[in-house]
Amino acid sequence: MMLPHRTDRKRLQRRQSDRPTLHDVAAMAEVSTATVSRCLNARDSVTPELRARVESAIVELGYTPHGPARALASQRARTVGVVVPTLDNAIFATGIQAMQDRLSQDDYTLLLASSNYDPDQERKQVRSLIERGVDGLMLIGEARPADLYDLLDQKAIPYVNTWTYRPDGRHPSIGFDNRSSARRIAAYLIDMGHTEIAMIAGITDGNDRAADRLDGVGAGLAERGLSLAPGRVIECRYDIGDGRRALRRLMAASPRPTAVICGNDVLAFGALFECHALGLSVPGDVSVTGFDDLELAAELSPALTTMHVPSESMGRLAAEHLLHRIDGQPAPGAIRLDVDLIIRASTGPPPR
Amino acid sequence: MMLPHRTDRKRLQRRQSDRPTLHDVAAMAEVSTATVSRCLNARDSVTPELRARVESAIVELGYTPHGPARALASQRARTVGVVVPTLDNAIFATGIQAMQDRLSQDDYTLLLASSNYDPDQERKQVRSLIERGVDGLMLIGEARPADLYDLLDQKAIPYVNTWTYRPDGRHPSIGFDNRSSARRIAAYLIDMGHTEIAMIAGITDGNDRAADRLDGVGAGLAERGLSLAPGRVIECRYDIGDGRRALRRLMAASPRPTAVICGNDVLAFGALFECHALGLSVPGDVSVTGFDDLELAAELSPALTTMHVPSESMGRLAAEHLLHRIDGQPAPGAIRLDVDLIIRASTGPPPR
DNA sequence: GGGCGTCTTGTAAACGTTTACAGCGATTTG
DNA sequence: CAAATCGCTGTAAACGTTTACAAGACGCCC
Repeated sequence: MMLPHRTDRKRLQRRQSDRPTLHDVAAMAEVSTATVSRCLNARDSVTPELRARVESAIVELGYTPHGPARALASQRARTVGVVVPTLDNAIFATGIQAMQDRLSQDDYTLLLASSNYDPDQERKQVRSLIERGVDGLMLIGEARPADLYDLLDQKAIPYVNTWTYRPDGRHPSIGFDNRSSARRIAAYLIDMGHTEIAMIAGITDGNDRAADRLDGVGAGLAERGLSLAPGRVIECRYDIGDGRRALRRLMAASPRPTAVICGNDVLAFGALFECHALGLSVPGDVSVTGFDDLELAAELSPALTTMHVPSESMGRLAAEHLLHRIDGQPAPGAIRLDVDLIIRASTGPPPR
Repeated sequence: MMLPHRTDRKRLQRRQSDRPTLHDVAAMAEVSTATVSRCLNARDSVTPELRARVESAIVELGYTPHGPARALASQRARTVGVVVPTLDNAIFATGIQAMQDRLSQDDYTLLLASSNYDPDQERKQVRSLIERGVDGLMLIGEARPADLYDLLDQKAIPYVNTWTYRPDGRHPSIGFDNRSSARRIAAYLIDMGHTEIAMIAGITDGNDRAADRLDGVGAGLAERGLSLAPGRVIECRYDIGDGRRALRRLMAASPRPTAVICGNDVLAFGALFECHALGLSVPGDVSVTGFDDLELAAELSPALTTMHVPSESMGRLAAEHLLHRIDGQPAPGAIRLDVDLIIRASTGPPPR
């Protein structure tokens, strides 16, 4: 019925082990490659009878579509990339999982890379993901070198910043307001009577979330006529040991703070452990707060007062945002999600 | 000097926003596409003078290679995939980071997906990664449906199992012996005088690591004439709440166990917290052990006695294994790495 | 000085898909 | 009943690279 194509003849000469291709499927089902392709992509534009033939050929040959070839021909990889600062922190895991779940509904795949909180690595990872042909990109936070944004714009790749909310910025964002959340924590402590307040912040350089949280605490204090003295702020990386060391330094000062606001839960865990080691009672001698609401926060004793962040919604909404943009729709405005202050046992009135 | 190709003419008609291609670079540098390609891939086979022309054209145009096209033409994506059971557990993060670091030295990219401990999802993720054209695959553990291995074999994709050591298996593995490690923990507790030993294990169904650890504890006890009574084993998922519930159930029995071996650190954390909630002293009333040695294990009080696993080496070696295999070298034998029993404060002699 | 490697470059054919376009019955419409 | 429309299918040209092969330049040896 159909004469062999030139390519069919060639195919016969190829090594046995080679993956079957669309041509092989088409040959076996006795249809054209276009029809097979349509079965794969737009199922309902093919007669049921042909479709059945094609599908059984696919099964029989164990055919798997070749992604790069599809991506090349269709100029779309059905893939979105995510670059997170770290994989260590379980907090990103929830959001990524939610995003992956949402994407897979539309047959998209999630590609994940991590930057170690290093702008150079982030640029490298983004560049690499773009080269792999991702159709969209989710990033964490907003602060990054302008040239990275330029790259994204030049390649016209839809992207969205998460874990931050910037209604004014030039970049789409889906997240929460780190600054006002932090202010809320400060206000809560002040309302409980604290006046000697310190903060253990993440490194603010190149990290707008850490910077916003620090700034928010400062603003919260200022509103009530207090201020964050320089010696009362320690910036450090995000691990438990750093939190411990920071707390020890803060407690060496006099007068001692009666409340320590931590930039995230991991730092707060460190602070809590160090209080224990120093024989300080929490919240009797000092109140401690976190940020993120990791699973562990509720389990420690005392359980940690912290800010619950909507990581699942962020992941899901980021996925939908990108899917829409890839579909050609314009970027909607920034989306602001709510956070909840979860009051547990690590905070209380200051000692008298 | 060179007449415009047909494709060059066409290129002129294209939209401005389109990414520059190899043709554009070649045209600007006044060389052939082959030369540009060689500059990208085999730098030293091109005259320095031409290379300079090409490189400046690349910079000027902001050219980025198109990964899918490269992958299609070269039949190699310079990408390896990893499917982890979960992103929640920081323990995989270290290994993945190490792997990514090693891969990037060879200009390979790591693609990460997670399966939620679900064989179906794992199959889906593996299939998806294969479709994306990964050159190799790292998997966690060995237990998975035969058809998944068949798929891998059929597509001739190099893969390596990690977090497990199977010298006898038909699959390459890089990891440690879960069974003998667990036996070591049991032996340690028995040597300290414990006879009433219980275990909180992970779900063993479809998880050879959890099964090996459970089996190893059983073997360790049997060697000393003890045994793990059915009521003394609880299988549960891997989160803190599960660990807490399991410990409570174990402690409701009589006689109460004097030592509880946990299948991993997260379960041990739960056990520790629940002991605290129940007013049980650790290790006074009951000893608790973990497995993995997460950062937190050393920080809790009491600090957790646990098995330190070589996650960084596993990641790095898995990367090298795959790189070699992709390079055409045959699969070497299984690699066995050492684990260390880290004795901390959560274990001691049984109460009298 | 002619023959012969060696080294560099260009030409053009893959790589495995998607998709615009054309063709062709079958169905609807006037 | 002819014309127009519609739905399905096949043909073949992309998509942006890599790479086998050929061609040319150059140096070397005898």
